Amino acid sequence: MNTASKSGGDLAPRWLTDEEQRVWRAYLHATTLFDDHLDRQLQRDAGMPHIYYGLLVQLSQAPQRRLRMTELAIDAKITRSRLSHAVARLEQKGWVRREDCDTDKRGQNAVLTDLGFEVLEQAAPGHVEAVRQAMFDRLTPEQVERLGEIMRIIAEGLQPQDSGADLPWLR
Amino acid sequence: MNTASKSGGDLAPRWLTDEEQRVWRAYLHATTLFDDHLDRQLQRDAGMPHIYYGLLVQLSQAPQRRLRMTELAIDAKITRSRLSHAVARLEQKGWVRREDCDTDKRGQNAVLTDLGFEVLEQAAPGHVEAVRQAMFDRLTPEQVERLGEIMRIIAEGLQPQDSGADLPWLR
DNA sequence: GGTATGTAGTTCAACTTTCAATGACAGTCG
DNA sequence: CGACTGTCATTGAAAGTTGAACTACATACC
Repeated sequence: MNTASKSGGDLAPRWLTDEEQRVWRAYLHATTLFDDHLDRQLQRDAGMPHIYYGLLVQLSQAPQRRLRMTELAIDAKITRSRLSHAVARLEQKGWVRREDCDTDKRGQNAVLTDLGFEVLEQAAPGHVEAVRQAMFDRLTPEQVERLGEIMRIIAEGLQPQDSGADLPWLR
Repeated sequence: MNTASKSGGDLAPRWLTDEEQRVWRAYLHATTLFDDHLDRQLQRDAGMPHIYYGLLVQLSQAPQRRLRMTELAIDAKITRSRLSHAVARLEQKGWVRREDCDTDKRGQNAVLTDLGFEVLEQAAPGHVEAVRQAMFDRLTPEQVERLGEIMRIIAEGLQPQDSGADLPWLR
């Protein structure tokens, strides 16, 4: 009768301490600015949002530069639906092509085109530079290491999440 | 003749090391999952996306629970345009109201309504709990401190950003 | 005052994301 | 085989975001 339920405890909520609040705001502040910054950088230099760039990267590193839609969705941490729309857009830009899957007639492979690869090659240096300038150039090696540890811990806790309908990371 | 220009160096790009790549992926992974998680949590429990919640919080903490549009945009790190749309939505939900500014006839104040405040009061515990579970419950006090330092550094570097047109943080 | 320039906020169109519904195929079990 | 159930991927509509264009007011300067 007194256990806190899944979300929204029944009794006094455990508010954040002042220190925690400061950290939380710094986190929100930094991640928001960073994400916007990268989105604008890529939109300007490569004509696509950050997420689309990430899709091309995943494809470029996959064997045959191709991936099943669901796999790509899982790797990129987005829903299948979102991926469908995104690939449609990338396809119409000529950067990705769809192919039927041999072994499963429901399946589709997203394939990086040569043009897509070129676009990626052109965009990559500027993007890496932006990431470097905003993050790695400003942190000590120790801080980078800590950041990695912390981010892995947070990601871990979020992985096997609740009962959503179309969450691709629910294998 | 050999200095790298603003973005996209002219010579060999400084690629990320393996370690840096791992950290970068962990960062992307964690922030993506976290953001999606909070968005879904708030959409489910309070019927609004994370950013809108943030707006209500800012308003609730302002004197008179009201803020000039531009100030709110700066605090929330979003463009004026996005804020206009957001406030329109919040207004139609009855959580925020617009008022003309006394001293500047161009100006508008966004005012948190009583209903808006109630909604916020109801949503806050669940939201804080979600943040706590995903972040603060999983990190040691030392890690929290490090995270704060790191995020402040990153945010700092992104603040006085380039020549955008409508970026509200260009005071 | 009158002109030029800057600022506050909104609007429009194009684009992206979400959520629920759908179609098509795969795997299981009687 | 035939019915069930699950999975793969897409679709359509509603919601949210973006960037540029726009209106209205403010400020500065002659």
